[in-house]
Amino acid sequence: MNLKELSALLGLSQTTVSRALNDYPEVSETTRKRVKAAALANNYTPNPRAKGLATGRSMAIGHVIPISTQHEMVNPIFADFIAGAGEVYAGADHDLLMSVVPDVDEERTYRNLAARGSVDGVIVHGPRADDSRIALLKKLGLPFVVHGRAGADEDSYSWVDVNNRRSFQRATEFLLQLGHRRIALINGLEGMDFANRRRAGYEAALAARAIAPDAALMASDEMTEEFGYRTARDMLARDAAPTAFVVSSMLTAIGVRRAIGDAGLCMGREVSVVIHDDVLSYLRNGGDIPLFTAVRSSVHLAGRLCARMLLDLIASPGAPPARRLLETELVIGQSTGPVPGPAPGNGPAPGDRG
Amino acid sequence: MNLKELSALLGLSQTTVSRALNDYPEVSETTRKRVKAAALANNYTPNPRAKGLATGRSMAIGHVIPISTQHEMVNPIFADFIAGAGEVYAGADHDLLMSVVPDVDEERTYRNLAARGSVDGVIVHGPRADDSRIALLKKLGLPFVVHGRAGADEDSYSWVDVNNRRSFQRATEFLLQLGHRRIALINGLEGMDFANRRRAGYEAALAARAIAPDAALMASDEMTEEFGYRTARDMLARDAAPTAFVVSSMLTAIGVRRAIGDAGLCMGREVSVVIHDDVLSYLRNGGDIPLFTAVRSSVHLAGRLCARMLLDLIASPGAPPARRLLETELVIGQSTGPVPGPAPGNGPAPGDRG
DNA sequence: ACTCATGCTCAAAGCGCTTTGAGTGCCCGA
DNA sequence: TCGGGCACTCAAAGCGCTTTGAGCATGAGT
Repeated sequence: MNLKELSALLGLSQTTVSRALNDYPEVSETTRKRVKAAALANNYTPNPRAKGLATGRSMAIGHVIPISTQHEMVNPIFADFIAGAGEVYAGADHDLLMSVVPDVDEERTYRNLAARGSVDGVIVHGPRADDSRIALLKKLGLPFVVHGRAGADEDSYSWVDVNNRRSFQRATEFLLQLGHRRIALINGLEGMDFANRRRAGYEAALAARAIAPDAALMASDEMTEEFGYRTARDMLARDAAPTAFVVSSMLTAIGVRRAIGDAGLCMGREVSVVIHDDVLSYLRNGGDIPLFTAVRSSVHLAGRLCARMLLDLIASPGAPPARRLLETELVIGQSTGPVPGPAPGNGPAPGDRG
Repeated sequence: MNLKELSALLGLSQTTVSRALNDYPEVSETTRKRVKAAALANNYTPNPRAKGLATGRSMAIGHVIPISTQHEMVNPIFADFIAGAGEVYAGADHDLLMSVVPDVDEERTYRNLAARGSVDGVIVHGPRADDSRIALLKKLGLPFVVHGRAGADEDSYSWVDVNNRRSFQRATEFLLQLGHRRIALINGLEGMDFANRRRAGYEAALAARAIAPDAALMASDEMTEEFGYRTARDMLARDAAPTAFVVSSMLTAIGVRRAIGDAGLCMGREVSVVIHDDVLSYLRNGGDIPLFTAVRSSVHLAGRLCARMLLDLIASPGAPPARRLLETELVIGQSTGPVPGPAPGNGPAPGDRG
């Protein structure tokens, strides 16, 4: 069933039917009702390709997922983010076009999307501190929203980000208040903007107590369980082992927990852990008392917000860039406690419970 | 740059240019070379919408991701699968169209994709034992490949699946050979085809030793860490606690491991665990000796195979359904060992070391 | 009665491509 | 010299939609 058939059926011109369906004011209410009813009855929906060809708009949003040649890693938060964004698209009658490309082809992919008008806008995933995509997209004139931020010039584009700096500052402070002094940071991949900000927050909290950051207690890599395990294991084997960890992801923290167990220690007693929790659907930090003490912000929500923001941006092209900074929530779980006391038995200062 | 401009530039008609680019035999080799060079130089690529409108083909593959109203869960294997499939699409110049829809709208979504020709084919994710999508897609005449299988009639459609039955039979047998007799099964969500087959394999292995399956040692649910933890904790607290677990996912097994640790036991000594390992990029069962003993099959590979199969199917519409059954690989890790000796309690025959 | 908004409807052009059916020029053999 | 293949090339139609610019009643104003 196409427009021509439908209008023949109704005894109207294609113009009128099209206008009726698209809520143009020129068509009478009676006609509109009749047309819409007929469309529904014959379950007619306009062909998006033809529509796109005629309007120049695609009603689709692009998500470009680079496959790195070095890190053959699909970002674990990706699924939840996409689910959030996808919900919004579905509600707004937009398609989600995904391109999985080797990272070397990424620029070409964006150029193509823009040149061919395959999408009305794109979401930029996983920005690095100096991300070239932002300048490129600006140049191409393709509307975009960044999930995260990239270094400088934050006011010149639209983004949705977690307040990573404050969040990690707070997490670190919490551990400091519990009496911990040797606090390790197990961070995300070097070069990622979020990892930089998290480190800055961590260092700021230490600086506020005049504690110099110790390079031996800071690690950065792809946030896998394995990375958490190895890193924590090695750090715990040191002479001046850390008594607490701040960890950038739940998955990594699971590895940290394993290392703590392997070392014969108990998480929440001898060693404390605070994590960043993305509230992934398949990795709930749940229970009555969450397993991990966490600074928490839902990535599913971030997906929704990004999508909504992008659609708004597309709808009003002249509008200035929008931004949204999400604060995290600090939830106390089982993984933190006062720093273990000096000699054989632990003796935290009374009242020092964070 | 569009076709008209390009042909004007070359002093040729649109027809010739189009044919040159699409490798029609009627155009001379000299002309073809010249045209292709010009296209490259002016980085011209045909507008996929216009192309689709003219040919009736979309050069896109659909992935419909249902968001369940009950289980608000994004399948954790999804990201890796998509990455695998996406690579193949990119190499074959196809787009990946994703629809995230409430499961109640799923049928409508498929009908729409088919009616509008938005995609040339779809991948069916997470088939349940009696999945209605297969009949629907057959009726709609939309090419499709199922990732997994759905109950009966396996020869009537195309699929890529792991040999779940044999895989779990083997995993269970391995534990039996180690002397374990009380073996628990922590499975995926009830109703999913793969969960049924895994249970069947598990039961077959037990039956071969004349062991009756114990309902109290079998659990089914969404495969989260939390589910693994709770289930294992409760089972280990029982009088006749299991000495081994067969677990349907690595994430769930991490929860099992936690429960084992909390119970003051050691995985690989007092309690053995065998998992199904999907080889997810962000959840490597790695190390020199893998953490978990596992039956292993890469879901990334499955994504590639599904995509390739679907593209082939689309290319030759008359072809009979294709299928591909992937065998798993049994890798020995640190999580399994002989059943603990008699002494205070249980008594396996000596020499029963698998 | 005539003009002029007003409200509704329409035919046709155009979006960028493929594909049909029709040339056009060239060379070969008769 | 001429007809007929052959190897290329082309103009134009059509894919299903939106949108422009125009047309046709109707009713109000003079």
